Amino acid sequence: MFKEALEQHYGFLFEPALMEEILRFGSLKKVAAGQQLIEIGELITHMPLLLSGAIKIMREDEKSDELLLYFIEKGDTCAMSFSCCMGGTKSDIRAVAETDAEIIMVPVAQMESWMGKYKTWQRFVLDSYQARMKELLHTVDTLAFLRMDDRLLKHLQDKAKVTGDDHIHATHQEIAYDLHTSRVVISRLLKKLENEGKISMHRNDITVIDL
Amino acid sequence: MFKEALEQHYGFLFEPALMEEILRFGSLKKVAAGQQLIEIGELITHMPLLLSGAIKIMREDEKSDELLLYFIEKGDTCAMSFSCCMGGTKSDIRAVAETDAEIIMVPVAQMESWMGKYKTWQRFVLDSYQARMKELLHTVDTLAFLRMDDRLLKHLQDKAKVTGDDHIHATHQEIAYDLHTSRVVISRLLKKLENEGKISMHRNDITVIDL
DNA sequence: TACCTTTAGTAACAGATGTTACAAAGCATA
DNA sequence: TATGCTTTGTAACATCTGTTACTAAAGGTA
Repeated sequence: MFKEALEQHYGFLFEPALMEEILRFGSLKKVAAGQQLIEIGELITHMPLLLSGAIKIMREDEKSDELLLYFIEKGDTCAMSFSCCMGGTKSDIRAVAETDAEIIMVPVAQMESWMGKYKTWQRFVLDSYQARMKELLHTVDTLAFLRMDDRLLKHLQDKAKVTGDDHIHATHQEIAYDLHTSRVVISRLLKKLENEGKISMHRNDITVIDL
Repeated sequence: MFKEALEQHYGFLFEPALMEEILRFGSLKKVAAGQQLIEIGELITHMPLLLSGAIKIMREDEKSDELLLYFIEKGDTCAMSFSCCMGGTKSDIRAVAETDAEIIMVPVAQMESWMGKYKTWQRFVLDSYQARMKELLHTVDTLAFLRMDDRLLKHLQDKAKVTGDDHIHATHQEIAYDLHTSRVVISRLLKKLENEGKISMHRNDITVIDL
């Protein structure tokens, strides 16, 4: 049972009666790193409550060009999925497990009534929206105000943070996809960062020194 | 009194008892184009309900570089202000009247109780968050996937739409501030758009042809 | 009209980023 | 070891965007 994990991460947030309901209706899902959780255009039927690990949220345009929006970590949820559920609309984003992760999946049917019944749930949903909004603003700042070298360094730091490991296991091509640029540009800038002493590099492995 | 205007724009949304409360506690504010409504870092005490006109929402970095995030039109509210109110946090954005506008200002004190009392208010707040989230995603798309010429054309079309006038009264410098670039770049690209037959230009006036 | 201020046009150049092409290194496996 | 695939390094070049400097046009006002 996932009762302990739930208690640990959400016990201080939700009132006992709500914890009961989550235990009753929710189901635990374990996913491996790299596994896709939500695809763009998909109908959302469950709201995820993250217990452990990290999820990366991606955006895509018509030409299938990708962009990493932000990471979600334990104790977070994807507020966008909430509004999708409620409105019966499709997902605007793709969610992919960045690390192995444990997630409680709460079916949409319950959530509407919880909004009226439990003040703590209402608070949680509103706080989640607020948090996601801040993340998106941060993403906008990054795109509008930073150049690629700073975006890259920030990305590496973020990745090191959510994985809890200063060794980043990724190819230059994969990083290029996240930042929506080309592999050559990433290789060039990584080499620059290495020369500046901010990272060290080996095949499939970048170590962030300047954290 | 602003009862009629309120009825017209929000009557179909809110239940009668809630409309009563809004009338009782809200106040009507008329602002002129260009007037600033909210400054970054300011404590939010009221939530705006837009009756007429348009508001532009701006973001700024440490170096005071600006960027237009999106416009808010009648029937909308600024969901971010809601979460700021509730959390007692400061504003992340600047709000400036794009046109003359009429706004109902609802003091924060009331809103928390409304969340529990009125399903329609709850719905409205959640929908607003959802709408603002979509706008922000759109902003991200624009920054990540479009080049400056397309961003400029889109900006002109947006401006024409919210003002309801295909004549845009703005200097190249003002447009440059909104898009976070330089005046010379805007002049260059506007000239290109004019040559392509998508706009026509006169001093302080750009007419959008390709809408 | 003459003068001044604001706004716009343009050239010339610098720097950042994207593209193409190819070489070299690392790693796995026959 | 020999072979082949993946990953990385690098050059050379194109394009987009930003910067500086100057000129020209438009409009207001004495």
